[in-house]
Amino acid sequence: MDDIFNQIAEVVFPESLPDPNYFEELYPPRNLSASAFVTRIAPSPTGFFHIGSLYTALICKLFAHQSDGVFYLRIEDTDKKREVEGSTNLIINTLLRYGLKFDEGPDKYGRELGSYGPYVQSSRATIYFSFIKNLLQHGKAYPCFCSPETLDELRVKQQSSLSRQGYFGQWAVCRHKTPEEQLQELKTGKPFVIRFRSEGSFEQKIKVADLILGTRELPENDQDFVIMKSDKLPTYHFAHAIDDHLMRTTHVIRGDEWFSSVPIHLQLFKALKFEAPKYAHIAPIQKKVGNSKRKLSKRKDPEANIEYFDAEGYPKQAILDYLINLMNSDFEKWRNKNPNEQIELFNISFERLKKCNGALFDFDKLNHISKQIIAGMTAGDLYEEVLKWAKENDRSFASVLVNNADYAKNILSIERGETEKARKDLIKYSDMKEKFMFFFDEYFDLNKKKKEQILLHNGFDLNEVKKIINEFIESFEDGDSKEVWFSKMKEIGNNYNYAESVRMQKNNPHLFRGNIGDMVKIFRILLSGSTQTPDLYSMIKVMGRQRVISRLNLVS
RNA sequence: GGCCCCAUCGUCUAAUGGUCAGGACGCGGGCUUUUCAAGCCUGCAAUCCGGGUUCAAUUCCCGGUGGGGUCACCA
Repeated sequence: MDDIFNQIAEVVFPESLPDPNYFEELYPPRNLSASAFVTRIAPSPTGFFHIGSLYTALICKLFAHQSDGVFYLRIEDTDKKREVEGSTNLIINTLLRYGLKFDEGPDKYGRELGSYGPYVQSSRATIYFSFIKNLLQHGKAYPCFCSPETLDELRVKQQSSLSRQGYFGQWAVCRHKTPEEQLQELKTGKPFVIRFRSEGSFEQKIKVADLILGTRELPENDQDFVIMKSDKLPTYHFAHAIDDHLMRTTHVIRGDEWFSSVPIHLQLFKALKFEAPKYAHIAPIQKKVGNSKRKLSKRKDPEANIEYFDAEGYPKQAILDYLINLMNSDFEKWRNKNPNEQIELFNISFERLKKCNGALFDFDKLNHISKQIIAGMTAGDLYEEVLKWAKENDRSFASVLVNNADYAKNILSIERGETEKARKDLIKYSDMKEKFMFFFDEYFDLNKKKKEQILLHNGFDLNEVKKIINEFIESFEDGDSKEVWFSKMKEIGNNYNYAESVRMQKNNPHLFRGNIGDMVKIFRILLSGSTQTPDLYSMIKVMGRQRVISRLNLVS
């Protein structure tokens, strides 16, 4: 190797560094079958978990586990300006909460699982240095002393001359300095970055094979892109090449905003003498804004943040099901047949992913899925989930739920049983309070006046209402079956000219003032404050004699 | 602007060189029901535009349009 390059490398990295081969041996190829996928999710700790990251993570995990491979987590914390304290734990917690357990990666306690770590990029400096030093020694990279201001000026100049932008060819000032000049400048202690010396030509096309996009032609990279920033941290491009090679990733599955960087990455893999992984670029989930679409934005769209769905009380499974359905629309058929099956058993494929071209996030669809999932839960499980949600988002509701645990479970059991006709009025856990709060005396605050107002508003005569209620209380027995109870109601209805059934009323409209449904409204109103409630018989059962009578009695 | 990607109901999508272009969500109507939520039945609704190739194009090719991505010491 050239002595002058060696000197440059020594000035940049005076410390003694292991040879790149050391790492090759430290991280040997994985002992997996040839068809196994090694995938990773590699988020940046910016204090925010994007729904798109969850989508990508799910795809990665599914592919890995469907092939008996490995799915791991890597934290890409090379941008210290954007880093937010506590983000790594947020990422880990979110993945685990959504059942995306990773086989390798950092854990909450600062330890790591797996033997291809460290899995946090800021802890991998020695590794990056070793490879960069090697590149420097071979003249494949060089120090660049251009300041950000200089680069801005360059950009302006290129723009006004309608030239292609970037640090390449004749524009790459530092590239053309002699090694001796570079060494001299380095010794002055001036800030610098390390750039890759690109031998590519923009006129040359290269074929890029992508598992989702297919084989495409892209111009070769001719930019002398930065591989090490002035803070000595690697850029994404460089870290990607080193990490995914050394961690033996087989499939890099990531957002399609990376697609146009593939020539850079391929170039890097080649220069480093690494075998390139397979790539799969997926279209992001989008949102319609006016006439155009855009990626879900951290800034503008609350639903871009996974925490939004947790705060709203969406079941995790609903989010997962929704996302998988986006990957492969056959999922909904499969889910219908296998309502309780683990999603891992559903197969996804690149073939199907090819058809996804940036779906618009659809709340209606999510809500529908969510509703089905809640309808499929037992009252006990639902209670636990609602309670868990309330503890984190509505403390006072949580204490009401705790203080009335059995009552709350009974409420949730209404029209929910072995029959498939479960109530479907809850979309998310937070709906329970809104829909069923009237059951709880803590929230039910209809005074006599309000009740009377509602009754009058619905066209009832208050004196008659009192009589009907008295008749009901007299005849009502705790042990009444639904049939017995209902026939008693019909009997009372008869006394006041309410038809026993809609049909009866329709057949002789002039004989009746209304049907049993109209009369029953009285009870709905007094017990709940609303004319729209779950099944009345069940409500009465759940509320219990005491509460029913006291709510009815308020009027007399 | 350069380079790249994409294009089926409002949304997610299925399918094929010949189909009544299918399903799901949403929306409308009906039935059922003690209200509501459901459930069942049913309706409306799409192959971006223009050229080719072909007996036949939504499907293949070209052009246009539209949308998206990317061009940092961010990932």
